[in-house]
Amino acid sequence: MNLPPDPTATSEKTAAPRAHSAADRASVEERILAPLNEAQRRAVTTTEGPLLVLAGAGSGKTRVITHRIAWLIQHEGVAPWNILAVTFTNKAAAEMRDRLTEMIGDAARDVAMGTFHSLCARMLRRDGEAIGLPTGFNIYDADDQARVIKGFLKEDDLPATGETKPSLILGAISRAKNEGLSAEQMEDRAITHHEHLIARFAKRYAAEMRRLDALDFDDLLLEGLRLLREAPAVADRYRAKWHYLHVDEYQDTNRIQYGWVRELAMGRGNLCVVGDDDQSIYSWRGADIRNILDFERDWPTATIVPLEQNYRSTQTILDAAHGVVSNNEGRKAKKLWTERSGGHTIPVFGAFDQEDEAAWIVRRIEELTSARPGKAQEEAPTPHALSEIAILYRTNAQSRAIEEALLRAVVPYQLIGGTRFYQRREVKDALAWLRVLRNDADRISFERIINVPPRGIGEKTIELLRAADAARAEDGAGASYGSIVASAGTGELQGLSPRARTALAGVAAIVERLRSRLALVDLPELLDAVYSETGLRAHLAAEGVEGEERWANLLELRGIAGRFLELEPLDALDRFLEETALVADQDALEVDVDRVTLITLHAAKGLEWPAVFISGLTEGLFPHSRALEDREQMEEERRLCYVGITRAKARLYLSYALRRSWGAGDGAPSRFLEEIPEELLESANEDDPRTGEAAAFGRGARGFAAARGGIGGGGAWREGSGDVGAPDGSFRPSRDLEARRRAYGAGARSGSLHVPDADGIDELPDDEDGDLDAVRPVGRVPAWLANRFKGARESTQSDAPDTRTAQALPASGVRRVIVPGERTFRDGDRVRHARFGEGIVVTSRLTRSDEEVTIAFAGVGVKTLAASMAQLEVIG
DNA sequence: CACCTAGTACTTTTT
DNA sequence: GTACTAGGTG
Repeated sequence: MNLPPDPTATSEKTAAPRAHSAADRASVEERILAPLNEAQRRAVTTTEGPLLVLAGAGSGKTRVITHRIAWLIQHEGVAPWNILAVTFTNKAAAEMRDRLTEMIGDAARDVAMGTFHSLCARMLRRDGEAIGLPTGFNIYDADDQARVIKGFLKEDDLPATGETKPSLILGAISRAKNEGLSAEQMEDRAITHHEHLIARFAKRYAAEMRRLDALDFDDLLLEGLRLLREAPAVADRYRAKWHYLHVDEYQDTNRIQYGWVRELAMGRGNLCVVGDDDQSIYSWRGADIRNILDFERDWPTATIVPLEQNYRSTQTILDAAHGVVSNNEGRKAKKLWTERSGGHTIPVFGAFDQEDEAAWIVRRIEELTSARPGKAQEEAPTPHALSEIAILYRTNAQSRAIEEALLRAVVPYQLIGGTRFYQRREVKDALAWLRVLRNDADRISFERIINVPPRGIGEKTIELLRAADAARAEDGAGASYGSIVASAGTGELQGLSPRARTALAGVAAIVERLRSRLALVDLPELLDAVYSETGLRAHLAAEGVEGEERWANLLELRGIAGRFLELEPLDALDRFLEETALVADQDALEVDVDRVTLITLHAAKGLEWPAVFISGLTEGLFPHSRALEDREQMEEERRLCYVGITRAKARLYLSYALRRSWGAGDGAPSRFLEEIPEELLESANEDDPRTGEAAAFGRGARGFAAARGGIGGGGAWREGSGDVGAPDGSFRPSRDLEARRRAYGAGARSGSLHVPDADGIDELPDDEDGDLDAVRPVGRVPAWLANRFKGARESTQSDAPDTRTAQALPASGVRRVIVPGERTFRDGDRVRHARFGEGIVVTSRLTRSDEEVTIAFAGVGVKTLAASMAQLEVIG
């Protein structure tokens, strides 16, 4: 792999490539400017001084930055290493570099690019000593942070729930940090009891992080800023290095990031920021829309270039987006336009529940991806590739129902976000081993791996170690946690069982052995050593199928580590740990793979697809319930909706489910639906006999509002139309989603790292565990339909088991209807299974919508099967 | 000390 | 629907 150079390196370079002759310059102008419109050209050629590019969605923002950089290099003669571009994700940086390479060749390699977090991390690694920061710090993610806080809670004997829930405490600390407040300032400002509590935690947290030699995501930015402010020599070096600064997605920068950029831009003032206030969706993480709204005030000489021509979407889609976002008050008035007039109207589907909604989406996808003979030409566009389709939703939890439907229909997909590769337990364990090797003070990582694989070190032992560590901290003794582990192993710590002592000595020995190789072997080799020396490998080998899966992930990690071979071992380690800590969800997105993309609205920012589904448009979900009472938050939800809609190039589909499975009860159709001009929408509910239009769709008293009244209260639409958009009948219990993902190769949870090839899609897994029945996408009737069936059955007074089979029901392949709350198998029943032969029911357990039967089969062993799936015949 | 089970509490978005 | 905890057992 060709690794871009470290953007923070400040070594001297030779002369910049430059077009010398007038003819050369003319051809450069032609090449770089020709594809651009007037406004884009202005943005590209305005190279000196502050520049704000107000780039509406799809207006060629990335193109402007790329061409601007090319222009600087080839027309203005600026050296590539004098240019910095800050992007929102590493993926965006990589893409920009690729495009730039196409334009200007190898010189693109030397342009500095990265995210705020990665740039700060590099600078701190290199120069942190100038502000008293140890450069061997580890980077802590939310999980690591939570472990730190949980430690405090344990010391204080406080619950990790309610108002002392770690994520809440951390959220409050983070918010304060992003406002630039120190823990001490928090304490000074605290008024309520709770604020004092949080402030005290903040103080402790800061002190502990220092002791742990760790920086969290906020710290990277804060310390990065402090470095520029408090180490003038260092700051000057970077100012001398980067003459031209670019910031992409500027609307989502926070005050700290802004301060950091401003420090760098001081002097030359060549700062180009590109953003769209309508797409500001990260205020909850400190992004400050004032950065964009007040840019002119902060930089009075700034040039402002609005880009309002959209090259992505049809007019219909833009009008829909505008209809929504124009309801916001705090925005710079603007309206995008496009030459692509007209466009497909936007189908809106009101589903009964999430399954129903997902089934509808899958049907539309099947339409999109298959040619439809028999229809008129304009009705039958060329089929779409799966990779041209994305399904967007507000919360990660919503992906589940959609995944189920896609799995059932055997439609390959890639899921972005959710449980990420680097968050998987075994991957984090392996990385924690590396972090321990890197930094002896990293107690959190130590505690993570000290008993991985299990070696008899439990909570009690860890508590003793922590007490010893805390005691030394109070003495002001600088001993690292690692040295405490080591000394405990040699017998210096009282109160340990001999067994624990031996185990600790073992850990210390492993650490020492591995560390001795640290600077000598390359990263994949080091990981191999970690896997074998620690016993991880042997442990997973003994863990069956799940162990195999985990082991595969560890091999994957080793593969990723191979990207750093060209670096010195220690640099490679730092770089690897940094990149694994700072990967963005979006970085996992694969573009060259033919799969439907499932992604949150947030993560979809900056991306585009020919066909986009936005699902879950119900009040309380989207807009989210936490925004309902707060105007500012509501406006952000609206911007999020705007972002979602403008991801679509040609086709947009909207849907909502009136009944939600958890928590907040039933949802009314989202207000955003009402904000889209009606003539742009078309109902996808075709089966209401009363109105001839969508049952749950329309305007005014008869429309969305009627749908609101309809559900739960015995409203008209449900009775009148029967089962609106009845599910296609196939359904399976949601257990073991992970196993089925694997079976279909459908969803590496973190994309590029781990996606099996698409060819495996039609293969069913071996049935070693007897769970084939739970894997195969056989149909089952949804519980609400089954209930209805139950009523019918009772009225016939029939108890014959046959009536529980489902010939009469629409679903194909149904084996057995499970009536909620009723077991159909008793302990001791003799049953026959198509593959396993005869067996005896050991136990049976009811789940929400199914029955789990555990059966002992002669010669096969004990299997647990889903009654709705397994073809079980009672024989005695 | 590890493992299992049952019960409980909570459920946005992410670098 | 899950993530965590408490409490019991081996």
